[in-house]
Amino acid sequence: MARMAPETHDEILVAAARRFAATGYRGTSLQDIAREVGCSKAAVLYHFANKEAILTELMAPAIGVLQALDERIRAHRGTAAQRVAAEGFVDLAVRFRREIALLRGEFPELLQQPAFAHIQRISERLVDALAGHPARPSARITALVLLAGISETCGEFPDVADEELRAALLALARRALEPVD
Amino acid sequence: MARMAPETHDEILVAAARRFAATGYRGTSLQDIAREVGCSKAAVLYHFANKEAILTELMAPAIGVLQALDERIRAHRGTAAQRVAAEGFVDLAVRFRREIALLRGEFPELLQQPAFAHIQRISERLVDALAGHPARPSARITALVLLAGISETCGEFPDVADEELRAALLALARRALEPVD
DNA sequence: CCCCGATCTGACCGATCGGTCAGGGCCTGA
DNA sequence: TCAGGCCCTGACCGATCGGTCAGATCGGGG
Repeated sequence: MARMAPETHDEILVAAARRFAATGYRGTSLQDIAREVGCSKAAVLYHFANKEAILTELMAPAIGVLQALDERIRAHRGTAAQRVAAEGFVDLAVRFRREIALLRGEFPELLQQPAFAHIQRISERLVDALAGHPARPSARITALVLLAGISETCGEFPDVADEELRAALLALARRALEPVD
Repeated sequence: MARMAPETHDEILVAAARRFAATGYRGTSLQDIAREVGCSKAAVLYHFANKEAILTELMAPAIGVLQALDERIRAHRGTAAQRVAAEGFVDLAVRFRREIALLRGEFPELLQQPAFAHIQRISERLVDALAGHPARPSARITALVLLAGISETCGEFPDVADEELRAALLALARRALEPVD
């Protein structure tokens, strides 16, 4: 062990991130990634069990933070939960906007893969918290529009500073969300 | 001509709509559509030149209304344009939520196909109008989040009445959008 | 020196994709 | 009755997909 420079693993990750961001997960083939790295497709599959393993490793940090946010939300109720959810999700979206952009609208399909099954439940709780527990239909609609809109667009502003984007999104969320009673 | 019942064409359309809504455009094969209709894949391609032709025919009514909205927006300026854009887009999203849901996050790729090239420009003008012409970054961000959020989610409430959904979305838009000056 | 394990390659696999094609029923108008 | 056109089928095409496999290369430790 402890060989010199088998950094191919990481090169594959950054190449995959670029391709996924450009053409989506489904729209990127292992051949595309291999071409970008400059190795064979078989080499990619030597470092990763399969295509999905590349995505899960890319998304792991963001998913970890999402799970932590979920636990923090579940420790609160009502208005407090709503505030924690809004601030936490905006922060997550800004910090991981590159990773989120990789999924480019493939959320629905990707979430149905078993590896991401628990993400589905977490995002449902996020919507509940944002909408507030009484959950009038209009509140649920607002929460879902906000969540989907931020997820879909946060990657479209690569040249806006983190702090500016966070401020804009948070202000939008506060304006949009109806207070829980 | 004037034969009895060549309604296969329409059956293909409704079957395709169901499959696209369930698994997306890319995620639906011609074989899937044929299976749902109960005919051969070749029969599907007898009625439609290719897969894309099915999608364009499904989207034609919504695209027509979108173009009409675009012209109405371009006839106004500033606050008036913003109001026309918000009300017009919400109305369009509610009326055609089934059709919009078909695209399920495949907007970016599909819009790049030549058949939909002009839609790209129309949606850019929509964002401009919603953001207001001064176009501070935060206003653009708000407009984009709103547009993407409504597009992505309007199909998720098939059992909410048109009027209720329209009211909720319009109220959200009014709260979220920053007034032009 | 030689062997071993980590790394990587090219050839190959079965499945599926969108799309083509020749032909076969079957209805209709002449 | 029969020619012709509409509707449709099954077989087939080349391309591409994710993934497998036997073996080549090569550096380091016994």
